[in-house]
Amino acid sequence: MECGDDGKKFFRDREHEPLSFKFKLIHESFAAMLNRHLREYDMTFSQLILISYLWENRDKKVTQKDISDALHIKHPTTIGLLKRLEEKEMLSVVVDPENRKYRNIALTEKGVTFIENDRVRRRNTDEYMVEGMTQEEIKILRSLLDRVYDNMKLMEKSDPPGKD
Amino acid sequence: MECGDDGKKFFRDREHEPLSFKFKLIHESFAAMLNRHLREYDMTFSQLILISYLWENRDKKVTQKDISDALHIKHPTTIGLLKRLEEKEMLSVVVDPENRKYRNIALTEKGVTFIENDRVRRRNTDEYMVEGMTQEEIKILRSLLDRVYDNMKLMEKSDPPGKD
DNA sequence: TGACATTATGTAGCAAGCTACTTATTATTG
DNA sequence: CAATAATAAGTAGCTTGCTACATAATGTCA
Repeated sequence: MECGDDGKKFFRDREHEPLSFKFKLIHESFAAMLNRHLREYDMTFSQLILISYLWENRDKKVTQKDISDALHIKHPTTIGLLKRLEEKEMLSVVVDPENRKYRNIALTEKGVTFIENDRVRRRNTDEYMVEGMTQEEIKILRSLLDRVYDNMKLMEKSDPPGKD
Repeated sequence: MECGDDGKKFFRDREHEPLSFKFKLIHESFAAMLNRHLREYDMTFSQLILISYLWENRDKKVTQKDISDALHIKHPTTIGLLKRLEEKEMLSVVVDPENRKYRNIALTEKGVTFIENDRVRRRNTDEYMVEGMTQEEIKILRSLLDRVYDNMKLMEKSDPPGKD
């Protein structure tokens, strides 16, 4: 089973599987799993992240740019997410009267209710990733992931590799 | 800096950042970096993975379904990738004369040349993720990632969480 | 203060992922 | 062997990411 026992394998074994491919598989299967779960609420992984951010900052003014920065997505992506969430009445987008170049984004009642009901489930879902690991192992995983991400951020500022 | 010093943070700190969000950031920033690099060759991360698979199996017949299974993508996604790669003449898609319900996918000369030139660079690119880590740490990271992925695969077969 | 720069938001169009449905071909079986 | 089941591939249309370009509003400074 698994990539075919007919000899058509991608890599000889897991040792040779590129890390970038592993990360792709993990991210995409997690997102698929969560999206399958959220489907009955007509929501998605990315939409949940966005309204979670709004909930965390419900006592502050939040603009589109704040969202793009916090979620590490570009502004047209943000606009698309907001459009669909606004249609579903999970949030409201209003021009800031004090400075009309800003839009103030806030959760509606419906949005608050949804996120508050979902918070526990969300945490549990995340915990499925590290099922069977000790607290120590989880700590190590987190710290290694942070180091990988720091390396990625360094790359953004420097030249792409293989330029020699 | 970073998510704004104005108090509009997503999470208090990295300890509280959900693992699923960390994985999303890592995967997407890696893909963005590699895509930026591949742009001058008019290629993408996903396209590179596909032709790498073809190269690994260049001595065997490969169908669309083989690709979908190995890359863990659904067949409409495969069709889209193949269409764009065929337009660029990196590969050929031909009906299998022995069984016309199959398509045999093979690299063209151009595709082989590209992947062979890119293999070293690709490995280097992957290594940027673990820059500054010892061999031992990399081994631990790989093993933890495999365990996370195994947990994801288990989830596919069981019910979504939070159903109690 | 008027021209220009900066910043925030908006639009168009593409890639890559998905589901749901369709079509084509082969395999099975009564 | 004809009907049906199973499998492979194709199409339509959606979300979420992106870049490139456009517009709107505010800031700045000569």
